[in-house]
Amino acid sequence: MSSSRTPPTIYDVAEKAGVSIATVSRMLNSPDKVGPKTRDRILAAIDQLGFVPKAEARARALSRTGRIGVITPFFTAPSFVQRLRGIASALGKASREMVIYPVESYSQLGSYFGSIPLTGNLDGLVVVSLPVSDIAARRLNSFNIPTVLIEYSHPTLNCVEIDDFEGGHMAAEYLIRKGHKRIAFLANPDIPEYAVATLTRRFTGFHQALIEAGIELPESYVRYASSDQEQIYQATADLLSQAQPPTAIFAALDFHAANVLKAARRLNVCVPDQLAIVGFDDLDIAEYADLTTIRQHLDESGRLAVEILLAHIADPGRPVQHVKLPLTLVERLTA
Amino acid sequence: MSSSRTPPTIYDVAEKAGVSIATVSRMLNSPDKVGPKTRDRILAAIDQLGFVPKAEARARALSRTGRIGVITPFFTAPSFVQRLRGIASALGKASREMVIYPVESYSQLGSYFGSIPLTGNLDGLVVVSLPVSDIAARRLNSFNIPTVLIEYSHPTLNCVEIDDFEGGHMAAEYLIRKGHKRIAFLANPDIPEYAVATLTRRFTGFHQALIEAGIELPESYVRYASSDQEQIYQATADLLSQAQPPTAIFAALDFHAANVLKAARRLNVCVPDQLAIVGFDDLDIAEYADLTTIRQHLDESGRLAVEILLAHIADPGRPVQHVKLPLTLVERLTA
DNA sequence: CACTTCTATGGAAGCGTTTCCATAAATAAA
DNA sequence: TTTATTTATGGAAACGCTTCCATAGAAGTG
Repeated sequence: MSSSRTPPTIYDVAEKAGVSIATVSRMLNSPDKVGPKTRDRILAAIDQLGFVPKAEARARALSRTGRIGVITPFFTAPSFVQRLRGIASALGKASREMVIYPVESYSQLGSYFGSIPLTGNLDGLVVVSLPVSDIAARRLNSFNIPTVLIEYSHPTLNCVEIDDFEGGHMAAEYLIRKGHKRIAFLANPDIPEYAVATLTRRFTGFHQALIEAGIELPESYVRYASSDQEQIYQATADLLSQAQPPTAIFAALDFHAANVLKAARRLNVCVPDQLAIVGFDDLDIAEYADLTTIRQHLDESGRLAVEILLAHIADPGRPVQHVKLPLTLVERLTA
Repeated sequence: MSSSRTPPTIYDVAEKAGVSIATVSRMLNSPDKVGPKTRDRILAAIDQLGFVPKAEARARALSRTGRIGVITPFFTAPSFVQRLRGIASALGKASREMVIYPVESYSQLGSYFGSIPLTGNLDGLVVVSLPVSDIAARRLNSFNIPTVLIEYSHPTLNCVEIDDFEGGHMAAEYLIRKGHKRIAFLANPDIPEYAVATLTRRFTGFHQALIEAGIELPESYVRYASSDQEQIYQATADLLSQAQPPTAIFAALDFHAANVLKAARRLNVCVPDQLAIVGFDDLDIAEYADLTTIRQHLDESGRLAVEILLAHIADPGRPVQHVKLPLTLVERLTA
């Protein structure tokens, strides 16, 4: 029966083994520097006591924590989760702990950047899909906190970027190649202030492709609807009830695309014959709905970010790295 | 321009303010015990230096960390995410950090229980939807790690349980009340070894309700299909191609329910007229698919777990608590 | 005004490790 | 054998903070 006392310390082990704490510590960190007999005795003591070195104490003495902070929007959206998954997996392999700092508001984000990096005693920081101000970046740099940004770019910090422009471009190109000339755009208007201008870039890329192909984009073809079934239905209905309705819709978010599809069904519009739909992100809902979409390698982005981060922790001198992750078009049934 | 030196310590502040470190510390932890003039001077010094107390050092001296560990299956499934969300939110409000330990395999789970509680120096632990062995429970208890289990029960640990039996029962009752007499059951067979026997309980409750209503459950009405669109389609098709096909299907997982719905469409079976479908969990996909389902208060479960945990951290003497969270039936379009 | 009670402060001991330095013992080289 | 190396070990400082204890001075009491 293990005692219900406080956990044993290195002193207990040392005493039990009849050596000094220094030797125990050495045994723990570089076993080959300890005599075999002593080693065995210490090992035995450790086992008997069920000793486990305390991370905090270790961290203080070592001045590194084995802990990586992850600042992320409140993770309800699957796309964040996917990224986190990638991060978690990579971190686990490197046997680092992951501390999550969910962000719910812009001011909270600010205060995080103010305090976390120092107070949290983290070895490094991953920031997911969140804008980083110059001030924050300067703080991070001046306190030497290795940092990697995902889906946002800052010149003085490492970044894993998504080529949203290219993604929008791809979507449009694909639709154009399929013969569409009347292509609409749908996205979320209420980008929370603290998030990233991703959608705008997707739109720009999309628009650019149309221009290159000499295709008009009437203002009435650009719609915004919040993440709400009914609103998206309304937007779709509006779009389709025009005199010259679009034959394709590029929804800059899978959630929207899925609901456009649903709306189309409700309106008895046949997909993809009468209406093609392309989404963005390749969430699980996209698979469920058989959505043609632009796939982001979400978990890959997380994994990559961690890799870069660890490299920079190991070698702080390393120059800032900016990586752009490629996108793929996943062809399913809606376009 | 902030210096790029190492972060200032309490000593720097003390020196700059011309006081002892004790006073600075006191000022930080109980400002009212420090004279107003001194306070101002210290405050000024802190501001100038941009001093932030280091968490590790603090933790060691305080022997608490402000950090809560969360052991959870690798969070890809939305239901886990929802729970985490609840946990994160509650933790944030209590200004505790959340350290995530994703579990990918059974052996990993074991080793976590072996090491995390001690090495991680956590104030407490939340275990999400994972079985805890007696050995692990004993460890946790003997090392005095306050712990709360979600969706699993152990006599010596705090638990937030889900009444899966009741959920299955509700689903069946609802269907029976709607006049169905031929009701099938569909679930996932490949419960990963490290997860919880949730589905079995859902089935038992379901079955019990049928028995109470004097309704037969032919063996051919009980199907298992892995989380794969095609398999679920196959299972559904099999189910419906029987001589006496069921008029309703209770899928113990929303994912399955959603895909049954999809299969029904493909098979030209009208839902809910020819086939009623009830799911379980109320994931976002359930809303998208307009699924009638049994709702778990997933984020509530997380929030509650944290509450219990914090209470037990504050007062370790408190007796073990077992809470059962209620379920609700959400009536949508599929049944 | 002498004496007690607070209050603000500093000194110093811990918290549990790591690690540098010194020393004693063991081994190798001469 | 004597001296030079190497190896195993212990002592002790350091990491940055909290907190107990002691003290000096301020405030309050009769």
